[in-house]
Amino acid sequence: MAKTNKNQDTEGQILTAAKNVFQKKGMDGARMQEIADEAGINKAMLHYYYRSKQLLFEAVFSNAFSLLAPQLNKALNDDSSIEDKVKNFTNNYISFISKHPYLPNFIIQELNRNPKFFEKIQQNAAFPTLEKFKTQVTEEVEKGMLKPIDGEQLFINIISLNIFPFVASPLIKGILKIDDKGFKQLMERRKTDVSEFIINSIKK
Amino acid sequence: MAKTNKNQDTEGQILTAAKNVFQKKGMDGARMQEIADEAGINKAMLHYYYRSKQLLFEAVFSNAFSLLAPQLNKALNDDSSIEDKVKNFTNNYISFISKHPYLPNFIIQELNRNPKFFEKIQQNAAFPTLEKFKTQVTEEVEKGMLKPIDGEQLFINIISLNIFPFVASPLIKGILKIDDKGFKQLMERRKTDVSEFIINSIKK
DNA sequence: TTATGGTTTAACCATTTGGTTAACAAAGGT
DNA sequence: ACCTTTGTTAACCAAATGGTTAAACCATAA
Repeated sequence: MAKTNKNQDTEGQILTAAKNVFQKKGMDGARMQEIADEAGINKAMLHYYYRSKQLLFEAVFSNAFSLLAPQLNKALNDDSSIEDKVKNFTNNYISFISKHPYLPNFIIQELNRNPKFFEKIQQNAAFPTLEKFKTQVTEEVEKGMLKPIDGEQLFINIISLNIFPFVASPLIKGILKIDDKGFKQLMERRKTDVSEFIINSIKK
Repeated sequence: MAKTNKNQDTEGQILTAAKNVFQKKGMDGARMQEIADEAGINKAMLHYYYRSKQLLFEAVFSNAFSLLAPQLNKALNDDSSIEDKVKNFTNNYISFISKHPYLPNFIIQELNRNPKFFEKIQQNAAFPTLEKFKTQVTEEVEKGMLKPIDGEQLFINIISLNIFPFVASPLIKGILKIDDKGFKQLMERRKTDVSEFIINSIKK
């Protein structure tokens, strides 16, 4: 829509501020005033552009999911072998998340809070689909390239190994007695360790 | 309801109600009135027994963590081999969580919200320690029982594979297009699949 | 029976919070 | 210039919310 903006892009500033606050504090913990402060504007502007907290939140959530979904989709549906998919996804995903540390926890938390969100984002064009990956796993198992494994279980294993450490980072830092720096190093090592771990398990 | 009993564990009723509400809605989303309603008592009683929302929440959180920590600790520090530890933990943990589905997400979410909680629960007697597990992994690697692997990474892998599917269950249900029943069946299969997957990867 | 002390309740309070309003400022078009 | 549309602000509002209070309740000891 062609709004004649005095200020360059207030709508975008709001979205950025809302992203920061919502991802850090969640829907319930976030305050409209804090978002306005972070954006450096009046609170009424939030309602002018997004009508309600709920709608602003949905815009942020939708944006976040649109950032994450293609990562998954690309990794699942390109033309490489399962082995290469594992390697590429592990490497790329850990790099990606290091740049967006709040993202996975935000998505997971809010999906738990309100599973109805799923229906909304399932219409998202880039919503990840598992069909190709599953048939590919079956094929490679039949060809003898992989040990017998169910595609769904393998998929769960891959995302668990890659995503969970970021979601549970406070717990892991506590048990391993490491700080932010140590955690980063650990995740860096996982870029290779995790794919080795998976490949070791499934390759014949 | 029989009001004739004087303090027949009102405190416990409150704690149970608070657990239900906090685990479902989180600290920020929970309402004191809802906890009171769920406990079937007056809102003022919450403050009479626990002084504030914060303190009531901490009681619930501490309780939850005390339920989860021994599971981890027992699995890490008994005298069985790494292979048996993987098998036992995977089997036991998935059974345990099926009975407490909100637990892992609750712990993880609130630890992310306020990392300072960690200091409080670290004093917990049963707080999981990794020392024995790490030296045991090193030993078994040296003896040639296991392929070379870092104990910390193996630990992260084990808990990721076991915990993440429960934390991300809405996401997994969505992508795999399954309902609650299908999810339960999937997790049931994981009791053996996950330990096989891990053992496959690390056993020489 | 009555005094006592912990327990329970209804009513109340101060503050926070999402949301609205009305007036004002800045462009854009004619 | 003038009017219309869009953008922005300060002040305001009603509802919700965590927390408090003062009185009532009730089992038990004296």
